Amino acid sequence: MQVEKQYFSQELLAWYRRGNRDLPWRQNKDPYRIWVSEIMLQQTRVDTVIPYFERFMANFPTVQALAEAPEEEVLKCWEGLGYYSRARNLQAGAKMVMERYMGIIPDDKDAVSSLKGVGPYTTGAIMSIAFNRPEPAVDGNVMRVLSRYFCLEDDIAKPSTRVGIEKLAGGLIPEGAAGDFNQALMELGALVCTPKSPSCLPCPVMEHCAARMAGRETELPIKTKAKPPRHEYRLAVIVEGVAEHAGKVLVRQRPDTGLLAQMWELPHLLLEGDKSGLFAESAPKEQGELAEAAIRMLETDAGLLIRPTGWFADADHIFSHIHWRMRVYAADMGIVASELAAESAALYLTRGQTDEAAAGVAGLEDERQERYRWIAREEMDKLPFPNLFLKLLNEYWIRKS
DNA sequence: AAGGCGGGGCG
DNA sequence: CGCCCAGCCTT
Repeated sequence: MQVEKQYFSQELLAWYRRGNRDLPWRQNKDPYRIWVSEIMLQQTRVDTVIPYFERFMANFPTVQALAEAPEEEVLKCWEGLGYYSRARNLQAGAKMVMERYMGIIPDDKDAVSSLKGVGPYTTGAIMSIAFNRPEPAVDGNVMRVLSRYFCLEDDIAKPSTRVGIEKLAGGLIPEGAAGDFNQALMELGALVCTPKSPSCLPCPVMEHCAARMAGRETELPIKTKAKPPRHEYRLAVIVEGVAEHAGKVLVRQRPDTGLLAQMWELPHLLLEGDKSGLFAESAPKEQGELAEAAIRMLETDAGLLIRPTGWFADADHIFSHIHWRMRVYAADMGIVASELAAESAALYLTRGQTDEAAAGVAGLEDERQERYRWIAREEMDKLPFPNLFLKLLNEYWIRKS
């Protein structure tokens, strides 16, 4: 086993040093750049990260710049990248580095590990890549590569397996080459020892790969399947403004915690029970009920009386744990011209057009921490939206023009 | 140990 | 379509 380990470490390191990808965060060893890149790379592919990394570093080139930036700007820079708590944690970490270490990321494992959003993998990555400390950095790539090379049959979905592989990986780090070796391990996983069909022939360590020798390289690693996401049926509305809000659309900000925290979105509501029938085909009666539900939501939450004008789109969006099926209605503020009672029209005039309603929900209980705002197309550039709503809004404005 | 937490790309 | 991706946090 010692022979196989030494062979693995030497050959893999040599392979990496013969040539590796020219990635933006490999330009230098600035710990801040390494830190930002590693947070972005959590559960996210290299090709996806590259443009985000460039833009982020241009906007927030130093720990201090990030620490002092408005949170909404940081989120906006993260828009579309997903797992938005990473952005908030990163900024919280930057503030901590400013306060405790005068803006200098310390060459100290425990200090790095204590930063928000920095777990075992990222700690090892920062310590090894930025400071060349011999700490393992075990991610999905490393678990896959080592599971195959050593023919390990432990379920890599179990936390205990990662701990074991960390011990193994730590023992493989060549003297004085922690940063290069850890990156080599991940580079091999990304380019050669890929999940589906590994390219064993060009692999620098194929000769002693246990899984390969057993013909089991496609069976490993073993990983229990994730549970399928649960379905949620949601009804959203695109409300067009009138008068001073003409040409604008109503949006709202999500609560400070939980799914898509603090991101902006179209107003929508969760439909209780199984509404799959309603989404399947047109059912006039139920469609009317849905429209009423939308009206009630915005009257209660935003003090606005809207008039749904028709179907806009159906959209599916799959998160890791929830599958949203969304029906989107268009709506306007055409109450006055509608057949609704005069007192409703009066309510619309007194509440629907006040500044309070435009700015938010002042005067109403704000238990959901939801804030409403009318925005023009250009104003989308300032507010962070998750991709699913970004697509719907862009589609709306394309059709409008 | 299990579940919450995005979004995209690939076979 | 399913599966995976340079994971972490809370419970």
